[in-house]
Amino acid sequence: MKKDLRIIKTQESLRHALLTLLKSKPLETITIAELCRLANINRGTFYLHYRDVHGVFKHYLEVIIEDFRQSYEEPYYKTNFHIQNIKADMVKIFHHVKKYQDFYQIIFDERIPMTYYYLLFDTIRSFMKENLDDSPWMGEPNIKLEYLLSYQTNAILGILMEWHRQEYKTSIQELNQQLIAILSINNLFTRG
Amino acid sequence: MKKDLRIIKTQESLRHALLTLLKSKPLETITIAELCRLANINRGTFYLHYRDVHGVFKHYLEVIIEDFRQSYEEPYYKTNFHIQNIKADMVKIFHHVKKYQDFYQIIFDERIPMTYYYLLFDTIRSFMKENLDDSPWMGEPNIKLEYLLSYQTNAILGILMEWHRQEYKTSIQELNQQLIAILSINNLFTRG
DNA sequence: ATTTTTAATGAACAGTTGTTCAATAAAAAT
DNA sequence: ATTTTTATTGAACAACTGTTCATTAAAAAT
Repeated sequence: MKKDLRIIKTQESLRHALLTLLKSKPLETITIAELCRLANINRGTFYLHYRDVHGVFKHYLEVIIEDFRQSYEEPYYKTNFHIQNIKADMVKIFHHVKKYQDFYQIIFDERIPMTYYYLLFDTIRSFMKENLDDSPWMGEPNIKLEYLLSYQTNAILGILMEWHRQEYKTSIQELNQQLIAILSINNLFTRG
Repeated sequence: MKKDLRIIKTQESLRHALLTLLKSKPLETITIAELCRLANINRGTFYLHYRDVHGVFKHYLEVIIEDFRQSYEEPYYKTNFHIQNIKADMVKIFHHVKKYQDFYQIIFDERIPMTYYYLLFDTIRSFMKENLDDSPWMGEPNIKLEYLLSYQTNAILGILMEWHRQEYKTSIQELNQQLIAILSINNLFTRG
């Protein structure tokens, strides 16, 4: 019932080769042919496992997302103040991105397809969804959760995008302060 | 000092051919070769004007963005209530996307590179930046505008993404109501 | 109207892509 | 240990890519 050893070997070779190539050239310039040459895998075999180079990369991303999920689920002391819980959650996100900075640099690259962005989006969005249950405005009748979730999720991704553009120079502490400041400013949003 | 007529003719042929092909197949599957065949342009000539098929598409997008800019700049009666001004601005964005729905369906496709997303992002972000001057929290000392702008811009793009995922079935009025509701909910954000 | 400049063409090249198929080799099942 | 199943290989194919270069044709400048 286990997976054929050859399959594992082939896929690992390809993934390893991709990592090696990524050290010297951008993802978008890596061809299937050169990947196979380096991995000592027949090019025909490649297509038995992946459709394109992105398929190989995506596998890595799935591992990273899994790690993300685990570190996010880790319990912490939840206060009754929603903003403090938010804060604790966001710190986790920032730490995760920092941890895999090399990958996120690729994901946010303008030549890369939206797939990866959406993968990250959906992950964070599912986190948000869980948190929503403990939130104070769950009673709101005339609000579609879908829009609220996508709004808030993508807002956070906006912070990450800006972080990326500033080449990850902003510290996590600083990032956190900014987020808090933004949230309290939006508090004034409707009054101004 | 004017541009050579041949250049204009060639580029127009290619753009027109792209539009035709887009009616029957997704952007990502259109090859340079077939585009040139349809446009009656030598493939070598193509490379004198564009690097890839996306280059041709991007030209269209630039025209669309220009139209966006113009419709956004149109004056309207600004109230003293920031949220009402926001509302009027957002309606413009929604209308624009609806107007060019066929294009935005492509731009938000997961196979498409992030470039287009960023182009839209930067456009909306520049609108936001203008508006920021009249906003009540400009005095805030310890906040970096860059992060605030990216946060708010991408939040709006989150709404657009959700709209896209729901196949643009939500009406603009409904969309607007949702946005207002979200903004007032975020008002509670820090208190909960 | 003629000359000059510049764009478009066609042909050719090595390399990549995606697919098929018979032959081989390696793992799994007995 | 032998058989059965399944993955990998290598070769071949047509089509696409990105580039070069001499030739042709069409605009622009005079």
